[in-house]
Amino acid sequence: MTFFLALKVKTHWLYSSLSFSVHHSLKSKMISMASVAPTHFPTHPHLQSFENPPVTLFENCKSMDQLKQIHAQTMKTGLTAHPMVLNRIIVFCCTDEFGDMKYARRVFDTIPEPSVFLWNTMMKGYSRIRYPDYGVSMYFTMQRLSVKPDCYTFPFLLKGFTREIALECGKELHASVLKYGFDSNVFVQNALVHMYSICGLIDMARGVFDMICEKEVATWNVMISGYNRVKKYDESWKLFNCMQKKGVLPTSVTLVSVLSACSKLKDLDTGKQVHKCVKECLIEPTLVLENALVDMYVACGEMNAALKFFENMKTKDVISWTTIVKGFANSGQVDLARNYFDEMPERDYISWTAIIDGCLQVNRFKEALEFFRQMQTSYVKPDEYTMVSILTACAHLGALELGEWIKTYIDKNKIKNDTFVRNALIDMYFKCGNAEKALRVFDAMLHRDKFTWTAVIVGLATNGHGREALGMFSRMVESLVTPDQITFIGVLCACTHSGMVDEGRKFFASMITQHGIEPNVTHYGCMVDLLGRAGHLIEAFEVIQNMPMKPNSVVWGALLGACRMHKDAELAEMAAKEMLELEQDNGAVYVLLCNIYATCNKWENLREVRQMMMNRGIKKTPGCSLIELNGIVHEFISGDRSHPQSEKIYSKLDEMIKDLKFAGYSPDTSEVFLDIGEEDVKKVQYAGTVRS
DNA sequence: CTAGGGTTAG
Repeated sequence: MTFFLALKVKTHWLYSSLSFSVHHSLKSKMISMASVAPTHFPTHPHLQSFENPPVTLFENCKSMDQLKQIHAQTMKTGLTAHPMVLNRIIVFCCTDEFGDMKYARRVFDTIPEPSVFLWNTMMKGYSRIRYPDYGVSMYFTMQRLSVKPDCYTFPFLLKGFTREIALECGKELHASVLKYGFDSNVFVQNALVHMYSICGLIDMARGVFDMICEKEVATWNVMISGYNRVKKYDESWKLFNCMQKKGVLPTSVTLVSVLSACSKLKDLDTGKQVHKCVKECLIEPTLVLENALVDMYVACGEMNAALKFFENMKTKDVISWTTIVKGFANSGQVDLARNYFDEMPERDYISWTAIIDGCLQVNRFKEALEFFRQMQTSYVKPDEYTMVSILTACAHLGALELGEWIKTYIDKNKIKNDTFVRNALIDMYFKCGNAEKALRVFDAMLHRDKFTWTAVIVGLATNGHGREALGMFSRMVESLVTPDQITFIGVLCACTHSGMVDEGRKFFASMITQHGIEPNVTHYGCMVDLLGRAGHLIEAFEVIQNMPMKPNSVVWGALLGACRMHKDAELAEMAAKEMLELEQDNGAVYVLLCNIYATCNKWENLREVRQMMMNRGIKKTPGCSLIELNGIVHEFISGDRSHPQSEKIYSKLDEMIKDLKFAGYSPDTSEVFLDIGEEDVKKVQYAGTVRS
């Protein structure tokens, strides 16, 4: 009895930090539970004659309610004293899908000297509900009480580990394993490999793996998936080959991992080999394996092969369908994606996000929002991935109201507000022109990654806050976050927008010298833009001549724009010709060239270009503006009168133009439209129509 | 009376 008390005190002390309390009045609690139990549950005959513990009762137990009733009955009849009864109760609570670990714990704490079996079962339970720190506490308590773990202890304990807990106490537990001499038990070793691989210590995992003398398939599987987890797909592949050389027959689990690696590496050849393996009936094709095959074909861009396999699948689940939808979505074939999406027997949030992302891929942002609305009416809860996609759509549409609504939605529905979501929010606010709110989100962030800083730098730059953008860049470097190519686009853009030519030159040079980033064609384009706008046309042209790669149309376009701004028709003509060389049917180039000629009063040349356009059948894609009103995004396209309120809108526009003119405004008519006379220009500039 | 592995999305 003295020992019993000592144990309870110790246990209580150890667990007080984990919000557990030891229940000394357990018995009275159990009896009160029995008194409120529903009466329709009949007293089982086994309980009336209690020569044997009611094993079958426990085996047929389906819920915690039933378990509590059995527990209460055993107390009434005095059976609780039988060790089998408490064991069964704890096993149920720890292993059943609906098992209650708090209940298990209350019972466990009443047992004076729990067996290793019970300690193991408790740890298994904590792993099941993903409370690994409770499991670890159990383990340390067990140690303190000098209870020796057995070979089941570590697999159960480590199974529920997260990255954090593995980093925190993985090595200590590994030492324990060695201390108790389990370094030759393959189950324990597999668990260790798994534990090291989930926390990214892949070399430690490999070290343990190499020490295992008698590897089983599961050993190979856990190591291969470990390499997948840290994105070392070529290592996964190597290990798979090695395994085959040793004559170890893979299982479907192995193949799923290998296929996953093939998908990431876009290794169609290996993927096909795996498929052959399955076709030759060497391995049982599970649904998961079949899904992995479809995914491999999709990832390798083999939509036909993917479809052929998919159509022949006897059973398909939501993952099979989503994989196909995603395949079409990623390749820009949204309409096909949509066909399959519509045919799906059920759709989860991942399916919905896949079709929404498909719309984003091809800039069909309004359609993305439409899908989101449908998703909501079909009661599928979005997750943070969905939110990122929707915020991206809002950003491109300038839909600030909806964006704000999404933010509220995230808070209200407790959707994970992670770095991805916050980055998307920042981008949305900036693209909608609200720098203040973007910065408010930014300031509140504790963890900022490369994308956060880049979003802020680009956002500030494009909103006209060049100096602030550069300030952010300094802060980014100070925080030891490594900038990338995109970050420098933002930096150079900031210099351009604020006319900081010298700073721009300096930053451009520092890309290589200080940050080890090779400028790409876009960076050269930024430099041309920066120098050109500032009037350094010759220097801009020199940049183009000296750049190590072939200039693209954007680079020439930057020069062309600069020429127009500084009225250099000669250089402009050359730039435009270079541009047309690259993009025969880009209407915008012709328009730019026309604008130059118009600016320089070279009407003859302008007519020639117009003629060229007519001959080549070139049309400029109409410009499009957007406005959000009461959460609905309206598109304005010149010359389109399909909006139901078209009349009203036009009369309002006329009124506004009158007011503007009265106030002394004279429109800039240098942006000529090609198939209309100069007189019409002013009208057309305002004449958007609205389409909702 | 207890054990180990996997697929879909930024």
